[in-house]
Order: sequence, then structure tokens, then C-alpha cells
Amino acid sequence: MNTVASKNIIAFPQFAEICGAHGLKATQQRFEIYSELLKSTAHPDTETVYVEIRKRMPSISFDTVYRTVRVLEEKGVILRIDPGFERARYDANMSMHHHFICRKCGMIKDFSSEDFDRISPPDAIDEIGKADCVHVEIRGVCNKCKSKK
Amino acid sequence: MNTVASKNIIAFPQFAEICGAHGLKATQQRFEIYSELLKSTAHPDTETVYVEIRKRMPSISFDTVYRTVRVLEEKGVILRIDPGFERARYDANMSMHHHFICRKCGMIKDFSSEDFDRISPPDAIDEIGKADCVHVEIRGVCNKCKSKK
DNA sequence: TATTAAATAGTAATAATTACTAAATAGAGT
DNA sequence: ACTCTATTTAGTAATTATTACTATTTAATA
Repeated sequence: MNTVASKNIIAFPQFAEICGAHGLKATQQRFEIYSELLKSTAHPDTETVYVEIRKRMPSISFDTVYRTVRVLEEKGVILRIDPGFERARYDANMSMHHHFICRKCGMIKDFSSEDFDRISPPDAIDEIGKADCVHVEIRGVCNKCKSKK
Repeated sequence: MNTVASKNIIAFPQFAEICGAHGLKATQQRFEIYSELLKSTAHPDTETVYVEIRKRMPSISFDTVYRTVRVLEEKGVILRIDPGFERARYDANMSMHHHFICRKCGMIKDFSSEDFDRISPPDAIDEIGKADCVHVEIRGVCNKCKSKK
């Protein structure tokens, strides 16, 4: 067993719980990927996560990053956001919040809205399926792109 | 000038207006793609649109379908939806509505909610950018997938 | 009707994502 | 702590979605 690995994972015990709850093994790679997403507010894509983790864990593979974000997204542990072009982006902040997405540069910015949060899905949803994440997307052009034009 | 083409486009005069308003030429191909999206409630992907249009317009190319949905999305004429796997899906129904997206099969189903519609974006959005589309996504598992399990 | 910039068909190329396989390892059970 | 075994990983290879390119066509003007 890798001592450093254990130490890191122990440093964030919730991670083992999250994995256990979904029948996943709490590997060091998954921990690195998850915490990389947690600590960023920029909603990084797979490449950014990969490059960042390589600095401290040079052996990590691109495949692992892709596999991991896919499985975490399927389990509802992280959220996948599609900027509409280029790579998908991921967000591990699962507390109630929403996203502004710039249709020019792909920038994704969190915002919160008590008004949105207060609303629960309409009853008609039950006829479609079981909802587990309500998320408001506002598409538009960010101020930076607007001033460039 | 192609008579059949003109007849079809004339049959749906709003289309020429929409194109004109965005500096786009009102081509028959664009018309076919746009009306294919309009008449479907299944939020088809590019391949579905391509296959369907080929039946009546065998010369249409895949490239044209992709180019067209991209430009229409950029102009805000249609909405791109990312089911989280496989191809992106498109929706030409721009009246206020929202989407339930099944994380197992990718099914996208419209729903409406007066509660959601009533809310306007928080003022803080102005510091981020200019909003032009507010859209609620509910992710979950559809009843069909749930009963399979 | 002639002109011209924009759009299209038919690929080719690229980029994002997924699949494969041998080796490694987390977690369960001695 | 030590085995065992099903998962997971690294390191590619392969696939799939999407975009780019070029010669030709066409819509929208004058």
C-alpha cells in the first residue's frame, strides 16, 4: 500500500465515503481528479485536469481522467457542462448553484439565485422520470467577449 | 432558381425573415434542416436530421447539416442540448420550456413550468454578461430506464 | 440578367472520446 | 498482516463526432 496515497485520501475522508456509497474503489487517481475539480472554480475540462495532476502524479493517464469523470458523472457525484464547442467541462460543486455560459468563448461562471432554488420541479416530471439534479443554464455573451466586438 | 425550393420556402415565410434578421441566406438546405427540427419533438441529432432530409433531398451533405445547426445555434435560432454522451441534440422550439434529460439513455423530454418561467435572472448576471436564454435542465433517470433495472 | 459574396457537396482532416490489454491494486476475507 | 479477486490503471490503439478544405453552385443584390 502506498503511504503517500493513503495519507492524501485520509486527508479528505468524505471521498472514501462517496466512493463506497456508489460501489467504487477509492483510488488515489480518482481522489486527485475529484479534488482537482473541487478546488477549481473554472469548471476545467479533462485536459486541464490531466495536465494539472501530471505535475504531482506523472503516471496518470488521460484514459483514467476520462473514465473517472464519466463514472462520477453517471453516479451524480459531479456535473458535466457542455459549453457548446470544444471539450466538456466538469463541476464538483454540487451545492445549489447555476451557470452562465458564454456562447463565444465558452466561459462558465457560477451564479446563485434563491428564486430559482426555491422552485421544485413540476409534478408532471414524475410521469417522465426521477429527477436528481435541477440546474439552470443561462446562455449569452460574457462582458469580456462583448467588449472585444 | 429552383421552383420547388422557392415553393417550399414560401410555404413558411417566417424562415426567410429569420435568416434575413441574422444576415443568412435563406437556402433550401437550411429550410429543410430547420423545419426538420421544428416538426420533431424528439430533439434529433445531426445524423437523424441528415438521414431524414436525404429521403426528399438526396444531395444534402452531412457537412451542411453540421454547419447549419452550428450557425443557427450561434445566432440563437435553435438550442443545442448535450445529453452527456453521443451526439449533441437540437431543439428549434424556442418558446419558453425546459428539459428533462435521462442520464441512462439520453432521452430528452420537454416540460413547462410557469414557476420557472416567471423568474428572471438575478441582477448579478449583468456583471457576468448579457443573458439571452434561460433554460432549466433536470437530469435524472427516465421511467423506462428505471423499470429496466 | 449579371455580379458576387455566401453556401453547398463531397470528401479529407482533426479533435474528442472510448476501447483494449497486460499489469497493478483496493477491499474483503482469512 | 497475507491472500485472493474483481476493479482499476497506464499506455496505447481505435472509434466517433465534428470541423476544415476546395471546386462548384446559388441567393440576394444591383
